[in-house]
Amino acid sequence: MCWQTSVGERLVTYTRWPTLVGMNGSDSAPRVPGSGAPRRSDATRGAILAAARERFATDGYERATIRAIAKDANIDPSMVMRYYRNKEGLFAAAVAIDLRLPDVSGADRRQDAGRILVEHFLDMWENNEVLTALLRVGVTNQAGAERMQGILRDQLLPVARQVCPDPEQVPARAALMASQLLGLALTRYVLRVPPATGLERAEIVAWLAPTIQRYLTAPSP
Amino acid sequence: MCWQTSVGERLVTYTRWPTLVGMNGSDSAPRVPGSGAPRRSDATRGAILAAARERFATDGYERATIRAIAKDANIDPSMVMRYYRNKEGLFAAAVAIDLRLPDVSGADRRQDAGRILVEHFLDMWENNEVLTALLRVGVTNQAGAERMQGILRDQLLPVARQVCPDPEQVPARAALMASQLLGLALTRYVLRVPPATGLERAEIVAWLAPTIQRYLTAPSP
DNA sequence: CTTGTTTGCCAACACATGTTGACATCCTCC
DNA sequence: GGAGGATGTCAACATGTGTTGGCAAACAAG
Repeated sequence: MCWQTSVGERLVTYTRWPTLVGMNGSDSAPRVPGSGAPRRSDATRGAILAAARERFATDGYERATIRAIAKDANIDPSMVMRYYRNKEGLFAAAVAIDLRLPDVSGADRRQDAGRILVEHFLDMWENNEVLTALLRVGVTNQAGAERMQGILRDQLLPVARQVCPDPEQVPARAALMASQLLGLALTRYVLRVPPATGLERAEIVAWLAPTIQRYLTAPSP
Repeated sequence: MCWQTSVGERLVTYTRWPTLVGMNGSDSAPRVPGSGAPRRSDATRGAILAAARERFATDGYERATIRAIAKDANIDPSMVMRYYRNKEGLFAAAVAIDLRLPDVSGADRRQDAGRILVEHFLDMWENNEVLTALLRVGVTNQAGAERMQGILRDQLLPVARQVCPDPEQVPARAALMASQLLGLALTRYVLRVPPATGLERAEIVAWLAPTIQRYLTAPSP
């Protein structure tokens, strides 16, 4: 797709946002072969995404201004627009989440699903600021909320399906599990309520694992 | 306290925000005697607070603009400033929360604390948009987060103290309870995740009551 | 080197925000 | 009726926002 702009007398034809075509949510991590040649601006793009993630995580959507993100990345705000079209595009590119949920369908792992999932969630939240960003944004931004719903639907629900006896109850049980896990993340990583931040990792696992296990596998009360 | 402003040649002395002195977080509900005479502007104040609560609840702190709130209340934006000084003051006045947590210290009620508290929380959240407002704001606003921490500390912690055996474990157990209850509110009333909104009230009580009961009274795992 | 494209910076626009001050009007009390 | 404070409206200010277009330098290909 091309744009034409008249500049003075001349008529300049150029691809306006040439790199938007190959835009993917990936970091500066090595891209899969075939997804486009490496670009000279990849470092800048990566810096923008990293800064965006951090700002979205700490400030939420509205207060994470493009100017502040650009400043963190040591570039001009207009670069953000060139590479990600607008703020929404930047957010979409910045928060691409794969929970990498473990498989718990094996008979032996099924009875340990609660513990496995809680431990996995703690690992995820403590090493991935994108999750905090998404939660912060999801609370105040419609697009963020929808993305969050999508993640629960596409990633959490299948896990519940693996261990839940009655297929009809899968959505309800996944929702219960989400409520407890997100509630912990909310109090511990977002609101930073003192007693929640003070909990030891082992404590959390010991308390929450039976809850998740029960939500997933216990007969409905 | 008085302010003086020179207007042209004259020198006008007047109380600038006379009504801020008697400002309290209360609604248009009848004030306690002695806290000041009823003011002619009480209706306006109430309309402002009501509109502010609704906007804060649906939009969060940043996107709930004073202009929008004023429009909802059918008054001029400057009135908001006169009565509540600034946006922070308005927020502080708008979200004054008393969870009215029931007493669960009786021996008979202690073993039912989980169910009682879950039911009470559902009542609260479904009839009080202030809670949604506070949660939304607490996630993106430092002042909101601190207020939320204060509520948990001053209102939720004492309840845990009533039923928890070991005083030393009270903060941890209160934090666990908060994580589950706030997590439910988050998924159901803020993010509005479909499976969470679809849960029946009785279902929620049946699933969550044992969790809360365990967090409060079970021996530590 | 020359030509066209990519990358980056600069200045600006249009708009929305919180906030302020001046002025008119209403009500109350003397 | 008149004085003074309370209430409300209007217009504006300063600032910050997302966003755009133009232009210069770095680069790649012929």
